[in-house]
Amino acid sequence: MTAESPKNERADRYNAREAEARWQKVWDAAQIFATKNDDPRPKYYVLEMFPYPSGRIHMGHVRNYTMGDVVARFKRAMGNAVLHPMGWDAFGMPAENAAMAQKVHPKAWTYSNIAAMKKQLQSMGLSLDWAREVATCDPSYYKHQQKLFLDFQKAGLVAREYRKVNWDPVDQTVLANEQVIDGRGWRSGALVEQRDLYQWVFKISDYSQELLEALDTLDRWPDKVRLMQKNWIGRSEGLLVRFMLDPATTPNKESELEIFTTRPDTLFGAKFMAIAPDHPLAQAAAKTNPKLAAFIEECKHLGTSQAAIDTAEKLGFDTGIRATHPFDPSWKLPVYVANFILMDYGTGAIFGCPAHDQRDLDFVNKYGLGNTPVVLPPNTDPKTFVVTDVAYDGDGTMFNSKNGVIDLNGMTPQKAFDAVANLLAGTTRGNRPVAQRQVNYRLRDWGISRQRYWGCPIPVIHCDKCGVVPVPDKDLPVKLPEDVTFDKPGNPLDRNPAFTNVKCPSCGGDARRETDTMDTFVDSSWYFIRFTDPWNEQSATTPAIANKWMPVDQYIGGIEHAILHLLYSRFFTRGMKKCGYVGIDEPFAGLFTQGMVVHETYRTKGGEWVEPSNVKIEGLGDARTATLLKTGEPIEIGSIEKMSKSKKNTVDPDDIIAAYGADTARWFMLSDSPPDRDVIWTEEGVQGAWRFVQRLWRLVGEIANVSAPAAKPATFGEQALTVRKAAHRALAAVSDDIGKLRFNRCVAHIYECANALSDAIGHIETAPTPDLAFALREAGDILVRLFHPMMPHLAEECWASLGHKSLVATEAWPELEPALLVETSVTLPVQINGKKRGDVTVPRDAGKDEIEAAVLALDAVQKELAGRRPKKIIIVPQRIVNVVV
RNA sequence: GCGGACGUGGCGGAAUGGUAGACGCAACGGACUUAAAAUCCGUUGGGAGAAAUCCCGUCCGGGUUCGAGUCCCGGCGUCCGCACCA
Repeated sequence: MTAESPKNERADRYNAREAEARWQKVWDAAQIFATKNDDPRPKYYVLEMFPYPSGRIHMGHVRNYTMGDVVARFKRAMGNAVLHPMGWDAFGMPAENAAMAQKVHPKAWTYSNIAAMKKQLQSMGLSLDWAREVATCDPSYYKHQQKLFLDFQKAGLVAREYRKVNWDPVDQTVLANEQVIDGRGWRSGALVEQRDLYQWVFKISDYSQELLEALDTLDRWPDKVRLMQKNWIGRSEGLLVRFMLDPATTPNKESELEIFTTRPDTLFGAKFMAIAPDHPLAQAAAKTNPKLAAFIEECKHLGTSQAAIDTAEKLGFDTGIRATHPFDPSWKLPVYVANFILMDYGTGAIFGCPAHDQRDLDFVNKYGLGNTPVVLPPNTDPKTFVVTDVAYDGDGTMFNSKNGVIDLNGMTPQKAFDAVANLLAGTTRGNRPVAQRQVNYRLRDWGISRQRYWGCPIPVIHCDKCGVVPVPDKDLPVKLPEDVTFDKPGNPLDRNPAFTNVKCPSCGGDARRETDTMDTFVDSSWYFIRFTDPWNEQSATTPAIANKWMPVDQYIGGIEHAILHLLYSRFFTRGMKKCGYVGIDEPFAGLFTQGMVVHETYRTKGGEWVEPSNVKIEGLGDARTATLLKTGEPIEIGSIEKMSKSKKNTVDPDDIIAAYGADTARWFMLSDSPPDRDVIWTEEGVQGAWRFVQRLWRLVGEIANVSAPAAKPATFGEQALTVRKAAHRALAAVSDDIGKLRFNRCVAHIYECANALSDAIGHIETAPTPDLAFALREAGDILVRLFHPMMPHLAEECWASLGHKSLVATEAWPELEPALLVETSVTLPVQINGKKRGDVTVPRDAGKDEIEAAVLALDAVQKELAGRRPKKIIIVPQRIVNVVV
């Protein structure tokens, strides 16, 4: 497991380190990856999710950017004007944490990280247009974001709400619902508390239905991501129903309780009502009922404890209030406060039908309220059907559902839903219908206020006289002050009078500047549009140019952004369209989510994690043992996990590039594992990739030594034809698979091609015949262009050694001779009753009669038939023959 | 709990319903070398056989089909997402 340095220096080997630096300089000098906005060729926009400048790139970046680079280089060779930019998602908490820990200013920290990481990315040989580089923390970027905020505000997409928010006590900031994972902050891991604060929000929920429907148009997105977004938006259709309350039992003047239900068909099975602990009716009832007040207080605590949520016992408290059933004035239902009812979904109140809802059933079983089934499962006897511990939520036929007001018996639940909805919608009480149909979404508005320094300032001013006043355009950007301190928790902007004390733009009086900054997900919700014209100082975009390049044709990044970043970006693009910045709704036409880079973990008997470079592995399979390199102390080999600093199972891209070169790292990243699955990083695998780099170099060297006729020979001999077929077969296969991002198969095809060429050269006794020489040179030219997207430096070196004066990076993709893929004869496997018993070789276009004759002539078939006639012969042309006897 | 994906050699993985295991890694045997590394040649799913060849084999049990790793039904297992959503 020691990273033995390959001997790059030997003269007979390809010196990756030297060659890679050299070609990177050549590319840079020739400016071949700079993209012009007036390029007339068909556009192709390929983008990888831009990195957070943490300081160093990791293997996940290497994998992500290698994939994007393969696509970019391939599309360039295919004749597209390719836009392939890179930038920095540069605002965020780590910069402030570093400021606190290391006494370095977030700006200095961020920019030095950017410089370091840029150098690392450049060492990978990525074909990026660095002239378009943006950093979201730069005023030249966030100036436009502030203008976008104000434009969104004018367009009604921004609101300021007094909101119950998720407060991260460690990071001292508000988190969006999406940023709370299992009750903990997504970054700090701290238990999240509930607090009430004024929050700026983007009204993403205005687009719930549109964001949901448009998912169907994203046919080049993974189904998985579309489904995750669909579930996140969480549409449900139901009925809002107003229940009358028994006046004698209500604590205040409330005469009604409005509930939301998706199952009005089960109203005859109702046994109770339940309201959220923070429902106004519950609050009112608690005023005169100390026990209820205590219960409500208890619910609040339960909500924040992770363990309590997991065990999730359904608890309730009878308020004493009674509600009247809408179908029967004499039917009274008890109203409970229940800990499993959420105030922010529906109306914060439900009716409970225990027979057909598991939660409700658990609840009545605890409080002895009983249940009445009203949906009869198919093929079930109504006399014997009972519900005890398991609620029935399937389809069936309505029963037990009839009185003088309505008769649902015999209907399907769907029909019953409509019957109930129609009846109650047509019944009025106090000039309003008793019920109305309603669609609910799980998706909440996007709270963007963050009490942090290192973010984009929200460009508004608070004036006692004029209220909230937008910063005038001429005063943009609202720049972050640089003289800030991080010696105390909380937002440094709050204690910066030079920043906060301003004059009201409206009345000129003393006013206070907003100190909240924007969630960094705002920064990344439009950077892909900014890349189209990052030079525009006046506006976030130049619409004609944005419309030329957008949408992104291929977006590549991690699955962890399946909901947050991608949903916000879809919303933001719609907002920008509404404000006239772009003409499209969907920012990403094609999406690919790549797998993680994982590695075995190692730890001492004492439980301490050990870095792979310190471990020596011996043996095979289950018998593998590991010891500490220095001391020989035994090490436990742990599970394979995502590379992470905490488990010390990381491999530094810099070390790999220094030892083997970028091409080896790139090739290994693309080999073996399908790109959407995890790839296991192994030292053996990297060495295998490095050996192949050397092998290609030797192979091309041998081909370069072949002197071939300038003109294409009129005919090719068998050997030459074999070589040509191998090259063109690989060409066809790689072209197809690269377009589908199946890089692991591309790698296999390139191996096959190289194997075939090595084989052909190995069989040459003295000098190749002219036709073979020509075929080898042709195949060499094809092979080099085929692996160029994956290993661009090696490809340049090989291309030059083959005598070409051009750069392979600017060469067109090889042209396929389809005739070479067509075989003149085919060998068909012959099965008898589905088992292979031989094969026949027939002309490619042989008719069924001809094939049948050849098959029947086979010894194996003759023997099996023993004179009988076959029952049936199935002939699939150019595929297989099956004889049924 | 709900939703989804997946299950193939020692390992990563190939395989429009049509010869299962392409390609790579690892391993083993050989050549070259004083030796090693590198390189090259060969073997490599299991079993029987001297060989030709045959039998078994894609998590388990059924089914559809001339033919199933692939499609359908029922299990088991792994992974991912969501989770008191009414």
